[in-house]
Amino acid sequence: MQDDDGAQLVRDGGSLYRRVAADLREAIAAGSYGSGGRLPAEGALAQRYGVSRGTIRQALAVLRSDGLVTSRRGTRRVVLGTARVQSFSELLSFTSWARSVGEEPGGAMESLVRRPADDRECEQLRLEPGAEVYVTLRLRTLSGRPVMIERTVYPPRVGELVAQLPADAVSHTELLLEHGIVFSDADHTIDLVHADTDDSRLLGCTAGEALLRERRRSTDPAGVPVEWSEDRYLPGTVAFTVHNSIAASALSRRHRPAPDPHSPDVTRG
Amino acid sequence: MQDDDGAQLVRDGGSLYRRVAADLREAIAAGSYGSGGRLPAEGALAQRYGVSRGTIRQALAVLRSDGLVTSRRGTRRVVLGTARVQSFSELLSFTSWARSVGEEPGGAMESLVRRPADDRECEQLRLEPGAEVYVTLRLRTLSGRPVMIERTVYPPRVGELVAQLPADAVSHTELLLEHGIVFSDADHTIDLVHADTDDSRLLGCTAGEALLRERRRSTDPAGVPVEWSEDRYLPGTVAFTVHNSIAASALSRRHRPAPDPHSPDVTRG
DNA sequence: TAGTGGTCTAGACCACATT
DNA sequence: ATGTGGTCTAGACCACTAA
Repeated sequence: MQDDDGAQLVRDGGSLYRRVAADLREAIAAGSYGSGGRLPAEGALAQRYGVSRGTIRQALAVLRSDGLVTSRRGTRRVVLGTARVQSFSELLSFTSWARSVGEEPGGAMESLVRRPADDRECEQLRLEPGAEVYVTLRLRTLSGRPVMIERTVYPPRVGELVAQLPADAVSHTELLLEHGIVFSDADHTIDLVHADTDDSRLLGCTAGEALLRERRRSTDPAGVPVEWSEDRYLPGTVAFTVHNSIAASALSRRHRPAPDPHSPDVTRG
Repeated sequence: MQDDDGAQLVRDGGSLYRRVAADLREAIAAGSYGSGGRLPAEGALAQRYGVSRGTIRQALAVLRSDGLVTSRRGTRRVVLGTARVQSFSELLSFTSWARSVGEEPGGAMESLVRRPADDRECEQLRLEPGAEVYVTLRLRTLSGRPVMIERTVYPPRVGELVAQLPADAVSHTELLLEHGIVFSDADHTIDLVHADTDDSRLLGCTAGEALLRERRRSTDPAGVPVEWSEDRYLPGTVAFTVHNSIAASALSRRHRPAPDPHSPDVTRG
């Protein structure tokens, strides 16, 4: 909430534009501009916050990419939604997401094996042929309820660390972060798959039942792959949401080349 | 592909940074920097293209949001992927997407009714209570194969135009665009649903079979809702992909509040 | 220590929407 | 005609990475 002549951005955040963005986000959430209302002009905001127009534009770019406001030449920005909470870690980490929705996350390691990587895994994790990988199978729970099965393939550097974690560790992501493994980019593919025997046994569903699948390949800030994972959710426990605008989109449909059982199931580049 | 001292950006696109981005994208796709390789420094690129560093940074922001390159302080940018094609329209329009993957899109209008909007629809389309809406049910096909059922609710202004389209019109989005209806922002929710009798009849699947569902609310550049749609895909015909980075994300998980049959099925804000 | 990307400024001109 | 956001420039300083 900013003042009339406000210049106090007492907020915590690091850079100036982030603090401005956080302040504007709060004001929008508080309904200061109404849903469908208009934001002040960039110049006015610059004056109010005592920063340059460039910094204001940087802050507004954040809100735009979050789907909070529109932007087009000639008119003031329009407020699209009143709130929206989403962070990178919430999508990447089951634990982080569970906590953000007020549920108690759990994770039980069902198996962890070390074995040579197959061709697919070498390609995805950018490993030399013959390299070894660590493969985990975990049951994830929300407040004790089984919700998701997680199969993850780690490259050696990361897998060695994972192998040392306790079997009931809740958040691998957070523990790996403490060891200097940073997740910074990820590609996700969402589709539908049918439960196999492991799935049905652990999730308590019938074999062949449809599950929502999310596959993901994550890299560190240097672009080096750190995990390749396949998560299978019980129906009704989760939905994925995305916002895109004509200005900047991140999501796309991926085609499954129809009745052609020859090629392997490759929906990830 | 840029030259050693290149300054020729003969490309079509409008703004300078877009042409630079397109040029860099091509160079990356051509493998000029290798996968996992490093881009030249911003300053070097600025000199090469004869533009300011700010413009280069604008171009690189495009590539970063497409998941093509990383970026972190202290090091040159790293190439993440070699290619990635995705546009806003591909996600929004079944027709546009189908064409981009080389399939022949089709659409058959099964029904179109005009009726008063319910509370949910008024809220989603930001209409006054008692306003009327146009509701369509369409079967979408790829090269003749049934693939998806599309249920769309339009506000009056848009619905009146839709009602005048031929029943076998392939792309409503494109035809509406010719009438000045522009889709510029959309919120998507992806989850799993079971086929009802309409679904099974039109898609040729068994009732109760699991389908991949995408719900979407789209607005025009002024933030005014122009459609609220629910699409149901046959399993195996489509997968949704998304890229996100610690810098900017657009996707999130949405929680389904578990065994509580009281509250209506609201997974969209 | 040198090089890199991240942030911020101040100013300019243009394309577009609205009046 | 006015005001708005979009684009572009030139320069500055800082935080971080890597040698």
